[in-house]
This record gives sequence, C-alpha cells and structure tokens, in this order.
Amino acid sequence: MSGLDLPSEGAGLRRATRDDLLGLPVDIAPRLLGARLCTVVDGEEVRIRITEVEAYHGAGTGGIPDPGSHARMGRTARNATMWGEPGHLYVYLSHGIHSCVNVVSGPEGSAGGVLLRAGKVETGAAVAAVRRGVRGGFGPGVRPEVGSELSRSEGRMGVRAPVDADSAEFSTRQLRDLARGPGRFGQASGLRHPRHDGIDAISGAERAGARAELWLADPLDEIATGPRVGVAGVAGTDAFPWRFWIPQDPTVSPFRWGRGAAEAAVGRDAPGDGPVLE
DNA sequence: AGGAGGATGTGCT
DNA sequence: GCACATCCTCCTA
Repeated sequence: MSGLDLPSEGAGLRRATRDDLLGLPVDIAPRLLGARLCTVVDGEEVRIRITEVEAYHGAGTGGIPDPGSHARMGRTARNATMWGEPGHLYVYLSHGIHSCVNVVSGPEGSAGGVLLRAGKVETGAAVAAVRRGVRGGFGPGVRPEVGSELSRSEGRMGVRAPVDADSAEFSTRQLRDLARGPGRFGQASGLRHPRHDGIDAISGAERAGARAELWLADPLDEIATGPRVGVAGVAGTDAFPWRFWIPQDPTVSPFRWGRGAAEAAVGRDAPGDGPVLE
C-alpha cells in the first residue's frame, strides 16, 4: 500500500509499534489524534487522518470502571478482540448498520480500546465516497454545458454522471463528511464487521482481503477534551474526559448528549468546544 | 425462546 | 427535531 510510500521523516509520521499502545486507553487516545489509519480493502486504499477519538476501558485497565464499555460485563465472544494484543482493530456493529473501528490498547489480557470517531480522508476520497454511497458531481469531460436545460433537470433529479470515482467532483461538505462520525469512519475505511474484526494494524497482516496500518504523527500542540458522545452522563464516566478531538477541525462530529446525560448535566455547562489542553 | 436496547446516521417534516 | 433502519448481543423467563 502507499502507506509504505509515506515519508517517514519530514511528515513526522512513523509506523505505530505495539509498545506505543500498551498504556491505558485514556492515555493512548490523545496520541492517536493526527495519526493515520491506512487501509487496503479489496485492493483499494484509503488513508484517513484521525481527528476525534474516545477511550473505552474494561476490566484490567487500571481499575477504572467504565459502564460505557462493551467489556463492562467481562469477556464475551463479541468483545474478545478488546482483550487481546494491542494494535489490533476491534470492529463492532452498531445499531445493526454501522461498523465502528477501535484501536485495541492496553496489555493483552485487559480490555481496552480507542474508538476512532472521525477523521479526514487524505487518500482515496473517491473510493471512500463510493463506499459511503456519496454521489459525486459531474467530473471533467462529462459535465454538460453550464446552464443547459439538461444539466439543470438532471441536477434537480439527482441524476449524476457514472460514479467514475476519479473523475467525479465532490463538494467540500461531502469531503468533510466522508469520515465524520464513527459509522462513517468505518464505512470510509472499508473495514467491516465481522470479517475484519481483529485485523492487526501493527503488522499490517492481511485478513479477509484487507490490510491496515497505523501511523503515528508528532504530538499536537492543542487537544480538546470532553465527555464521550452517547455515554456522557453515565455515572462514573464523566469524572474523566474520555473524548479527545482536534480543536476547530471541521471533520469532528457534532456533539450529542447521550442517554440520561441531559438529566445528569443539569446545572452544568454544555461541553461545546471543550477545554483545550496545552 | 423471546425481547429489549445499542459507543449511529439519514432523510423527511 | 423525530422517526426509522437493521441485526447482534446479552438478559430474562
């Protein structure tokens, strides 16, 4: 994959090692901001710069209780990947529809992971758009004469040129949304539950027709933190900020109060764009 | 065996 | 803003 073509110096990127992911998820999570996840699925490569993550703990991860974790009730067939070697990807199905991607962290035998919530597609945007069902605009050479009745009509009807990904043109909004949100991120990456669950992003070994690589970037100057989406307000979890994102980044998903969070948040400020560290 | 609910996203009103 | 898609997992009977 062209992940191997990435400049290892200058861009400040290097392949993540298993040791990089040995710490608690809450410590690893901010280190994954600015990192790249490169995937090749069915021969098609996509590279995503990670802009938003959440830490999830389980038994063995520093004794920190985490009611929001899939591993909260112990080891099961579903969450087995979270208990394994760090650096593998825990791919789970959300709401029967979305495949969401976590980087397993913490030592083998403990359950922990970092949910990749959002990112910017740097390479393979056209491939990601096809996977997401996003229809690009008219590409070069197929765009009808501007102002023609045909083009206006087709535009209104949503009829588009063939999704020849490389020639299609996408709006800035379409590009921003390609991996904005965990479900979209998973779809853009091409990794899917259940066949890619457990794929190793350190070795890059092939699994079910896919390969994945994780590249770490230099630490960022500014990182924002706040409550996790969907589990904010669950007792015990908002004692620590377990959601991290790159401030001002347009690809970060909009915050939504989780179940029960509204009540728990009475008398507190909304997280908004959150506190900024460093 | 049956059912509730989920680390969500989309499209329509 | 609200309904709904869609299916797996775990809890209860």
